[in-house]
Amino acid sequence: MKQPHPYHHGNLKEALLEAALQHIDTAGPGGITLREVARRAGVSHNAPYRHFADKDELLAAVAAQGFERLTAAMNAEAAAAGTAADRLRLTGRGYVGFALEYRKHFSVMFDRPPSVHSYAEYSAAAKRAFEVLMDAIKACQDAGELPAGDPAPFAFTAWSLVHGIAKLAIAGQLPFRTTADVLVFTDRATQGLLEGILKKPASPRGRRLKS
Amino acid sequence: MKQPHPYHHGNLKEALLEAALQHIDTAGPGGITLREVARRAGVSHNAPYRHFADKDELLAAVAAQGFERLTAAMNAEAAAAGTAADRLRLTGRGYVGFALEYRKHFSVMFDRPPSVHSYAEYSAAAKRAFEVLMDAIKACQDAGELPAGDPAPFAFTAWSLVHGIAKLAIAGQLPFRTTADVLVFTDRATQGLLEGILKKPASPRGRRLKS
DNA sequence: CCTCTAATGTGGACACTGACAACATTTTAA
DNA sequence: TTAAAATGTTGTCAGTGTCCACATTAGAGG
Repeated sequence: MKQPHPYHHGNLKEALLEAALQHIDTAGPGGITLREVARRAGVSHNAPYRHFADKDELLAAVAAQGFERLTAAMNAEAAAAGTAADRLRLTGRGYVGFALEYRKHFSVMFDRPPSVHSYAEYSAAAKRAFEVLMDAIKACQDAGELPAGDPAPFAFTAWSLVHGIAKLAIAGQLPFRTTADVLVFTDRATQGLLEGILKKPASPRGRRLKS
Repeated sequence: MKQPHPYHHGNLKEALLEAALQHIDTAGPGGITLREVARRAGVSHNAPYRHFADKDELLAAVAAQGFERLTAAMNAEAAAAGTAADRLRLTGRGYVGFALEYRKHFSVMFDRPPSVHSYAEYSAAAKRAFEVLMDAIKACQDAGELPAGDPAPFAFTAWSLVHGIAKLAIAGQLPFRTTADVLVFTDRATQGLLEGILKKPASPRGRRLKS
């Protein structure tokens, strides 16, 4: 028989994260509250402080989880890709799709002061997500769909484009009603960008390696 | 002689907005508080409720002011433009420059639930800012730098790109240390996008030179 | 010039929050 | 076995958004 309230929870940290994750997409980033999370985990309002220094650290952990899921979402979407260019396009599509499906979570991932980067978990998870994009870019380079050289500038440009689409769509600034419409727009935009930075015969202004 | 405390302030609404605007870029969007704003305006904690239904409405007004300033910033930057393409590039540069200089204010403008659009002031100001971009796009079309047709898709794509750059840079996700570096990156990215969209309709038939 | 009402500002209250301190219980390692 | 470290709890505090009742003033209609 198990008592309803063992004094020590077992692994409260995970339970708190879980509670926060379940709460986040209904309560919103501002609506998430340490005390509510504690309540949902069935502990006192101060228990979380044994596992997270403060609210910021909890939110950083939530954000890190978001990056893990984003990574998975992009990989899943890109799995069906044929060409390298297709893979890049689908990766972007996965990005925007995730952002629109989990808007609040997405917001917690990005709408924080840059100090979040001091949380190792956060930085690591964010980096892993970025690597998905980088790999897609590199594949395009290998396939000759993009000029050789440092892939980072391409990656950051592509990231900026899809991130902007996601953010503006979430903010209701784009004239699309459904997620499907946004995704169609995303496809066209990334397509346009790709053709723009497509390898050119002899452009004097080509992108070059910079130290 | 003027008494220090006339019971009626005169135009408290503007004073409150002013106080909020002065506060916003040091306190941050989350740090802005109705009570603090009231304090700064020298009135009781409840006075703001005679002029704003709730905190959301105050923030919507602050955001609207932000769009006015953004509009001015883009126009100022683009004033020095030579060609139409240059004008578009400078408009984007003005956008990112504004976002980086007034990060917190920028955040209030965009990191709100879509319900902000129900505040007429907000929507109107946001639309005016968007028109600056639309006009630059149209000028490019008139100059043959962009294909004719509905300018909106081009505008939303360009907006997404610069918005993404601004957001990611503010979040500390881009590997640039100074604002100047971000602006250089912005120039290159918009350049790439423009060239991409340019070639879209037809490379063999793209006849836009006409003496 | 006088009211009388609407506009505007005030003080008090309530429920809620993040955070701290002091205390209680349990685990674990010496 | 026992002392120390981990983990949870209750109590408390200042600060917040918002509601309510009340005070003061301005301005319109007589």
